[in-house]
Amino acid sequence: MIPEEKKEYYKKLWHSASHVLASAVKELWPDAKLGIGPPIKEGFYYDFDVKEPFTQQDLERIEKKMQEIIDRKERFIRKEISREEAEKLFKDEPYKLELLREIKGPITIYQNGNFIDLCRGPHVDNTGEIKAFKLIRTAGAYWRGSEKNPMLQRIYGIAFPSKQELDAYLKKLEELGERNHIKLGKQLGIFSIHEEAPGFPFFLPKGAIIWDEMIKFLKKLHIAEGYKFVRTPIIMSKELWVRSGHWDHYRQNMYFTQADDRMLAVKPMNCPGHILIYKEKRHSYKELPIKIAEFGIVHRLERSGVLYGLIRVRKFTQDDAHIFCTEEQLKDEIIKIIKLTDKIYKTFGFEDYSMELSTRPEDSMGTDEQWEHATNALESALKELKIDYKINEGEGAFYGPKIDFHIKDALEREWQCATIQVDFSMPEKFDLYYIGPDDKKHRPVMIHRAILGSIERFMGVLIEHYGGMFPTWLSPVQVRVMPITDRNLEYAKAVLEKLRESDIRAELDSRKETLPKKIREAQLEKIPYMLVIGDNEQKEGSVTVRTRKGVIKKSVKLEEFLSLIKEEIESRALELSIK
RNA sequence: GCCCAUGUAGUUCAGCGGCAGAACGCCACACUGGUAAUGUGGAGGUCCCGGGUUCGAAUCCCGGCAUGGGCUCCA
Repeated sequence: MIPEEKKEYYKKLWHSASHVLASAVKELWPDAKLGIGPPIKEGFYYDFDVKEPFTQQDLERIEKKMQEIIDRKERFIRKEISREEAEKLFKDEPYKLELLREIKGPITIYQNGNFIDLCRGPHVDNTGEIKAFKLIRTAGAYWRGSEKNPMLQRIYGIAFPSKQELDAYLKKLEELGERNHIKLGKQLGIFSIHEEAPGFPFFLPKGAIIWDEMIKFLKKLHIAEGYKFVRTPIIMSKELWVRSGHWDHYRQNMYFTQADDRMLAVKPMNCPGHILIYKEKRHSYKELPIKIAEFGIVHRLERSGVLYGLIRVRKFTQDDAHIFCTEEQLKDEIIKIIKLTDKIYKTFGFEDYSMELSTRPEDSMGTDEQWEHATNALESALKELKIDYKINEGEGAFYGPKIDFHIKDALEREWQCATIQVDFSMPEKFDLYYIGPDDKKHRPVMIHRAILGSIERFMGVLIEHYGGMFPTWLSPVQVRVMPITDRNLEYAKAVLEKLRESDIRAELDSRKETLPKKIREAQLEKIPYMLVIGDNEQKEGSVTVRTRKGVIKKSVKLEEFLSLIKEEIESRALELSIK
């Protein structure tokens, strides 16, 4: 959205705008204590400790005051000062003093008008450079992100060097709202969320069709790669989770239940179940790698405040698999997973994704040596494929390091989906082994991997990515047949029958409504193809095709249309074949 | 979990102390129609739940639940 080469300037502009915001708030609420006010990916914010949260009216007042400061064209003046001076200067700003204590190098401040902030900079020359800005929203935010700290009031805003850019940005925001998966999901009858089941979305008939198509596609590719599909129970004994380490590290996110005086846990992950299957028999090195896959339903007790549509839920279905292999096979297996992921993402239309490598967190199990080994395997796979990646120190799972894939949707927002996690500790905890060529027991390595991550989340991302216009292979209704009058009904039914014989999801709109109305409704439902059937078509045994993009092709032979759409569905094409 | 906002017909929303409203959808009737809304009529409500203030509460106050925007965590 913001061009790469301009980013530096925008960062400066936004940072400056956040100072203007703070100046305005300080003028209006002299008692407000300042938190921090950085530029972010899009825009800026500033945190304030105030007695009352800001209201919408407050925002308008602040905007007016900011405009005054901008009109004054106040210069941003940088100064380097001593620690003593700084402590004196910020003696009434407890949060600034806290920051000050952590600064090692030289202390710099920026001043515009009477407002002074502890700041590394850089800034634009003067406040007048902010030609257009808007305060977007307020939110509560903990000081330094920790709920142990007091909650401050955050104001988010955006600024641009021209009014046009601001308008374009606001328009984009509006568009984004139109593509919101919750809104579209409801409009299109894909899923629903009920008060009675917070965090547990319902999939409606149309959503279920999309779901099944996704699964069918994934299954086919996985089977070709040697994965074996299983189904494991959702509830298993507590002891299993104690042994796996989830009890120690993940208990606060798990659901528990009880039966026969025994404590049971609802699985938050599928690995222990798959491990039990692995352990059912002895394995030879010749069998490895063993790939156990499952569309596994997991429940995680997420905190109520974080739930969001399909993106963040309490029950979700992972396209999960566990690969049991030797250390030597590790790198190749990781490479295969990366390639499979790439293929799947491209089919769904995600060309652009980034990868991140996460290393050992504080709350973790296993030895330093195991962690190093596992991390190296992931890193060398990435290097061999010449993939750029970012390192997230300390962000790994408690049982091992991981690679995460972040896909970008049509609106350039990033979502974490695939994950590949190497695990040396679980095989040890469960005493897994295989018999090597030396006729001795050896410890296998385990890879946890998911490609869509959560089917629910991925479907949410897909809805937004496509803006509700699913490619034909995923569309719940692929064709709607629309007779113009009752005279054409019989022929329309014959067309419908033909389509259905070819397993095309077709519907007949035989209502006594006008054609424009039928078309309008099919458009709103984003049905890829509409077949208009009138006297002309009936006479020549053809159909008139209208696509949801508004392209009209008259008198197409039914057979021709059939072969086009069949090929389109078969190849899982992203674009409609009639353009 | 915490801060803020929101919760009214199937849907989108207006009303904000004094008779429960609109549009779309739904049902009925008429219209047999050519590429984004044919016309007329009708039915449809626990105003999220519980308590309080008031002669009177959808509206004001308190508590709860849910959803959304954030904080934190993560798929």
